Amino acid sequence: MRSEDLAKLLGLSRSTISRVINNYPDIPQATRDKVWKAIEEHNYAPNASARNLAGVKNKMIAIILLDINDNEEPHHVKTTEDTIIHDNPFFSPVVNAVSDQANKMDYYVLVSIAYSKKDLKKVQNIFHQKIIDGAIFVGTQEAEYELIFNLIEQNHKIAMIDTSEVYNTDHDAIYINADNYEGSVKAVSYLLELGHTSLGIITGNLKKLSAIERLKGFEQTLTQHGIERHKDAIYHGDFTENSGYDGAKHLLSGPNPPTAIFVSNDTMAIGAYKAINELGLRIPEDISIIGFDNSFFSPYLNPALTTIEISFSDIAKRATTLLIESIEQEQQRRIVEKEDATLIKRESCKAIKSM
Amino acid sequence: MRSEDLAKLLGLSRSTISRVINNYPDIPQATRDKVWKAIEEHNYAPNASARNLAGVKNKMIAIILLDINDNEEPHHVKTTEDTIIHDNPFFSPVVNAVSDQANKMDYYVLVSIAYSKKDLKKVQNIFHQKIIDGAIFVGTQEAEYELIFNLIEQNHKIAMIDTSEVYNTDHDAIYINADNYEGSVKAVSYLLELGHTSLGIITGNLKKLSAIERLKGFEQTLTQHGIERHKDAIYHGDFTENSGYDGAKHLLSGPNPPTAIFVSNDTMAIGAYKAINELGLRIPEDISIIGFDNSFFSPYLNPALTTIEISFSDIAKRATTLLIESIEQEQQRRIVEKEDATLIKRESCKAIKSM
DNA sequence: CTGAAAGCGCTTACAG
DNA sequence: CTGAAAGCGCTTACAG
Repeated sequence: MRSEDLAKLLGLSRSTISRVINNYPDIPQATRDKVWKAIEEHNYAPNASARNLAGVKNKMIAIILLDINDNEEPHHVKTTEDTIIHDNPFFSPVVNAVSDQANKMDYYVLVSIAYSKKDLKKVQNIFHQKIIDGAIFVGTQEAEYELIFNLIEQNHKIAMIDTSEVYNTDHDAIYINADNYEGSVKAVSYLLELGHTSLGIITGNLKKLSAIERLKGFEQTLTQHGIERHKDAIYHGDFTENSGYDGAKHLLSGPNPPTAIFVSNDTMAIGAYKAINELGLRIPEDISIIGFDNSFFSPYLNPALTTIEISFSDIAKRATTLLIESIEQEQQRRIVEKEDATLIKRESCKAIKSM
Repeated sequence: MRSEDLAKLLGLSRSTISRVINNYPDIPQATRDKVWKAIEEHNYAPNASARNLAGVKNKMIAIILLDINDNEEPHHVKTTEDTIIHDNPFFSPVVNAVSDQANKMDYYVLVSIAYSKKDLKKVQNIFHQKIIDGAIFVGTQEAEYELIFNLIEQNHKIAMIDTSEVYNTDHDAIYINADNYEGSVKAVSYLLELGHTSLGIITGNLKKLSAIERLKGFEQTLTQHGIERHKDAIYHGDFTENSGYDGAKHLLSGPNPPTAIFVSNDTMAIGAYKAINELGLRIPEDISIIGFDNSFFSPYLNPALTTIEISFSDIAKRATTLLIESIEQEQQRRIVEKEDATLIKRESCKAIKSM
């Protein structure tokens, strides 16, 4: 059914049908009602391509998940190709939240996952073909910046999630990230509140901004509280389970074993749990552990892991809102925001007698 | 940049540009090369809406996740609105696999999550507006069948995942599900191989086909092996953690406690673990536990849960392939398939001395 | 208030 | 082999 058909049926012109659909003023209520009724009855919906070609916005955004393998070790555990994204703890909440928010703002969502540089061309095409009005990039790495900056120059609207180190670019865009520093401060403060004064940290891969900021939060909080640290209270991990295992073994076998360890992500906490088990120690009786990320598995660890939650939902929601605003205002906004990180108390931390 | 611009640049007509893009025969290689070179250089890509309006297929499918609350208790744990889909163990693998497979077949993927009946209208619109060529529905319930059947009658191409009880409809469609019966047979057979002869089962909600088939597999396998069962070896659960807890308590406090329990999903296994802990029993030394689903948390339980894996990836991939084939052949296929369920051996089952 | 007509950017018979 | 032209189904100035 085309608008022409509907028009004939009602003895009107396509113009009028179009006007009521697009909510033009100066149409008598009676006509309006008649048209809407016929639309409902005949399940008419204007052809999206025709509308689009005639100048109406598509109202479609893309969420583009970048998971392109260069030589870097991945942040999250990966096994077969199938599970790459599945194992990525933010895939589900991000896609879900973007979809949800876009839906509320009356936009459609295209999902595109790029595994290879070849896929990047397809991503580019989505823009050039005018399929979408804008996109949210997730997990961008340096190799992809050029593409993105080109897109911005071509006046496409862009938001980025979980993308670091580009704040100082001269390309306006929306950058939404978690507040890693603040989350780290919360973790350490909590440990201090519980009475711990001997703290260790297993860091993430210090090439990543998130790892750096988490370490910075740890160090500065201790300094602020006048707590001295042993040099060997810092173990340089890399966000993997294995390095968590090694880190815990190392920290707990030293001369001054800490009473609490801040593990820079939950994946490493799994390794730390194993190591601690093997050492015959108990969590939290002998050693308190706090993680970071509130990964999906953290409530199921034994004991349930106390950790810092980063709400990827909130981040995704915020990025979506700002992106769509940029689209509607036809002006790319420049926004750099960090979203709150929250302490999630579970069972892996214990108060210590203050002596 | 429009095809007209490119044509002028090259001293050709739009027709020729179009012909090389659409791979028409009878074009000299020289022309072809020249055009492609210019396309690359100028980042030209044909406007998708214009193409579509001119009759070329969109090459876009939708994945429609139905999570509409009627009065039914949900299969999976749900908390706040944000986490509804996030907690759904198949969201991520399904979206990922559909996207991946569609990408390989050169299709785009629209994601749509419907929480309410109101959202269903939007779903309908995606079809009527001709935005997509077909769709995969996930988790359809009875209330949505009418909509789907209407769509099929209107000649839209449809596949369904995780949708039961509609096999005997007269509407052709693609139905892809897990083989619950076979998975159950594998679970029980494994337990028998380990030497267990006294088995208990905690069933799922027996209104659901999956629960029924899992129970049927349990019963028939035992019968085939000539193993008698006590009536009280069957506990009627409902797929929730609590019912797993109650079930384990019930089965293990009876007069003839089993040496192994087949728990009809992993969520209930969490409850069973708790109960067993409280009873002072150890897994697997005192009691073997096998789950179903291979939910994301099952490797992290302590001990890691042996379970039956349903590959939502495979299911999604298969559905995507068949859907796109239906689209390209312009004929809705009728296909009913069950995908393999696989035993995942971990640490919650132990061999028993044969006396 | 409303219709006739141009135009959006392609594709594809139709000619040549 | 290739161009001119019709047509896809809308929207929106332009008239009236």
